[in-house]
Amino acid sequence: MSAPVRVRFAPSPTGQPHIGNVRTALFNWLFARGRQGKFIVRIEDTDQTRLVPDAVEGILDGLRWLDIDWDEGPEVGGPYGPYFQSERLDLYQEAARGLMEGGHAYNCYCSPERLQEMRKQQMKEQKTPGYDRCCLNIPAQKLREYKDEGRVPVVRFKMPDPEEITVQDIIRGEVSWRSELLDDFVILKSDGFPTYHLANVLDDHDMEISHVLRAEEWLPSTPRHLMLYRALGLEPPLFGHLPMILGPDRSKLSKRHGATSILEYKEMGYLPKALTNFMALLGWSLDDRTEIMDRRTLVENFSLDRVVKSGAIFNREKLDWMNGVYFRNMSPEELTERILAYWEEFPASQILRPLDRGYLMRIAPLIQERLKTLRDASGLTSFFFQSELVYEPQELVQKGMDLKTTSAALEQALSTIDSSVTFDAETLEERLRALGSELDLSGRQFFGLLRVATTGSKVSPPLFQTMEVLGRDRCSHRISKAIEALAAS
RNA sequence: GCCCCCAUCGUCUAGUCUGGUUAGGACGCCAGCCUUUCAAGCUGGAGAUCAGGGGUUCGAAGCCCCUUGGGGGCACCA
Repeated sequence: MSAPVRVRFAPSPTGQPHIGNVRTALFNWLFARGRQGKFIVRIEDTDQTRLVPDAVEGILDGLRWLDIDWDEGPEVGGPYGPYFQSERLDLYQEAARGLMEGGHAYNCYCSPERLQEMRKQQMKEQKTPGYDRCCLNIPAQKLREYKDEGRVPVVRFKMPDPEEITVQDIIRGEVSWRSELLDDFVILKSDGFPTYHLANVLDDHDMEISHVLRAEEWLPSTPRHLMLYRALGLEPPLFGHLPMILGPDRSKLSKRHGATSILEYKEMGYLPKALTNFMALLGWSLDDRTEIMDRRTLVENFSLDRVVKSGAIFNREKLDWMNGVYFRNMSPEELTERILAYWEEFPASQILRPLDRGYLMRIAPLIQERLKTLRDASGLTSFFFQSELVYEPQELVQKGMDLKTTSAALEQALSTIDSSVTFDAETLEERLRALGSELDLSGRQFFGLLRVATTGSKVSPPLFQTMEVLGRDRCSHRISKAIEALAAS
């Protein structure tokens, strides 16, 4: 009988979350959902100097967009709150006091300048930088001086005597460190706020977190956390260090790798389902072939023993492909709604407003298998919304044709279109094909010409369906204009 | 500099625990088919001496050792 699964995503509101952060959240979420566990969001806002306004909102919006819901945390609350560390300061201060009383921590009055100088010196001597325990035993006299000067101390954790510290990492197996290589790190800052180490350890315990699943960059701080748990007399949770998401140069993902905020992926036109499917595959796999998976499949099959150890480069081209797969698997209705919602949020200048759902409903199927991102939709459909096209005469004239034959073909097509009783793709194809062979033009020539005349471009959705959606009047008008453009050239 | 982690096609990965088919799949790339364009789809192809070197073994991508390479960490940041 094991304890219930309780995992958390603990972002720091110092900016917008990127793919790496969110992938960590996703793995935690998948793990919780697959094991009837709880997924908790905790905001680690202990650095007052780096707080970014609206960062919390951005983080939560990102999670919401991807349908990663949390059982406890901001907005929803929960029995282990508050879920903002800035609202739990007394807990940390009390714990720090307890550690000091138990001889596991001490006050340090060293100035930032001295510490910096010390590190500089250590680096120069090619030694591992670390606190020199200058304040471990401060003489009473000195202590009085510090207090008279009004100096405010930090609290440092006192590393115990040399020993081997070992963690059984769920993903990496056994990892050990020598404690003497770790220094007396700060647990409580002079502003009364805890550092990450203290707050994280205390909260994970208080919130009864069962598994700490975090990025590999935290692996080196795990021995410190283990030491803290022991000094505090607390049972540590299980740890699993997830592989990192790397930039194209294989280094840690950062601002300089370009578009990193998760909400930018929304703006770039990716579908949340496609993006989560893709992220799930960054460091995890179901088997040797399954790639397209819905939420349920992901939740039911996700397991930590299939998470790889090595970092993964984020590959946009494959995401584009996968996004396209999701478009193709959609119903035309859903596709229409998606495009509509996207244009609503990110208006495109080429698209006529107000948006007409019925019209778009007829257009959407024509671009469905051509779409990679929602952002592409406006470029692919703009000619449906423009009232007048601009023609390049040389684009109208097809290979093996000239101005005269082009004009003549357009005249003929115009009368065919105008005289056609019905105006649907099937009829149009039948009649225009007949006309094409009558004019002794290849499909490439004749339909290419009509395509440019009706859509203004050499590339478009299938011609006859496109014409049907455009309607007789518009097609007729556009072809006349094309004839005029030819005449004027 | 010190500590830790990692290492299979360009990229994401399967296979490693429990040595034994031409090392499998996907993206991308190339070619062909389909075709009114672009896509999509279908078929085929190129692409990994499993980082390198030593062992162990009848047999090593897999087990052991060494080396190299890459990454992460060493703050009153998380």
